[in-house]
Amino acid sequence: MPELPEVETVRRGLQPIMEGAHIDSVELRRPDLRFPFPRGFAERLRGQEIIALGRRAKYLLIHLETSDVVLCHLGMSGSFRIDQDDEEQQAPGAFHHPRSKVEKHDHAVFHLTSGDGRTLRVVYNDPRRFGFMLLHDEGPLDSHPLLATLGIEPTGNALDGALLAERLRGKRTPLKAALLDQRVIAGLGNIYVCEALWRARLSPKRSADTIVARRGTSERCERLATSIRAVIAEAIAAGGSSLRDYVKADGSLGYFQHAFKVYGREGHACGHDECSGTVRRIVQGGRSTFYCPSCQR
DNA sequence: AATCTATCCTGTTAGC
DNA sequence: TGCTAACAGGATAGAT
Repeated sequence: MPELPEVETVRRGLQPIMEGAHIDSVELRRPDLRFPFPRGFAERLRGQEIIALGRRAKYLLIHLETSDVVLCHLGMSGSFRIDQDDEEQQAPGAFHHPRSKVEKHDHAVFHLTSGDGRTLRVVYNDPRRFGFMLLHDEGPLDSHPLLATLGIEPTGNALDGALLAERLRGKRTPLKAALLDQRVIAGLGNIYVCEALWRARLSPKRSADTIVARRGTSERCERLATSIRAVIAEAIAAGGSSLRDYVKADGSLGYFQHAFKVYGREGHACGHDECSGTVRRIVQGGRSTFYCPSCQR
């Protein structure tokens, strides 16, 4: 369930302690997540400094001093938590041993020494194990198979009506499915697609190319591009949405879930002015779609 | 080439 | 009370 806003929130939470930190060791508590950990993964990371923490679509990118990059995907239920040694354990002369607070579904532990000399652990927990970690160690990062085909980021101003029109032209798949396709726009998932379509008052069932005009952009494309950018920006500002498994790196919760207008709100009134419709749930491609049949056309 | 479907996984909840 | 079934769903491989 972590979509772009949640991954960005995780990135921002981990950045202050991970950037500039030294990797003392990596502990893998099982051989695989969704995919096996790469051969020699832990050994390759040990001793390296973390240069930067980045993000592309729903991928968290850990840039290391050797130009290696760890590609990390949280799947549906992945989360990171920071285990820090407390004051007492840090006191000079105090007997010190790393806390071994292992919780269920903790699969990988990064033992770090941060820039200011404190030791800490960044723990990856993932009950459903849909997440994965891979290592990019050769060639340009953009050429990695998982990143090469990704579409445009919905953050910033690059995503406009014209670009959206270009991307959707000729696509006869339902608009909902087209927006979930990471090759079109990178980082949207079920929640934010539903919310963006509601804001744009566009039906998820409509064939994607029907919002494209002959010349390209259209009023509908403009509305949709604006809606996508807005919902993503607002969700990031709220620290993402905490539903089911997702928690921020510091253990606190995002609060954008309270701003949902349609997602998970079947039977509730549509929140649009002058619309008396009711939110409905339908299934598209085996996934739930929430929308208002009255005003989303 | 585009589009659809099955698959992976486990915790939670709804239904009988 | 205890069991089973449905559901959450991102990305890929394979089928159509």
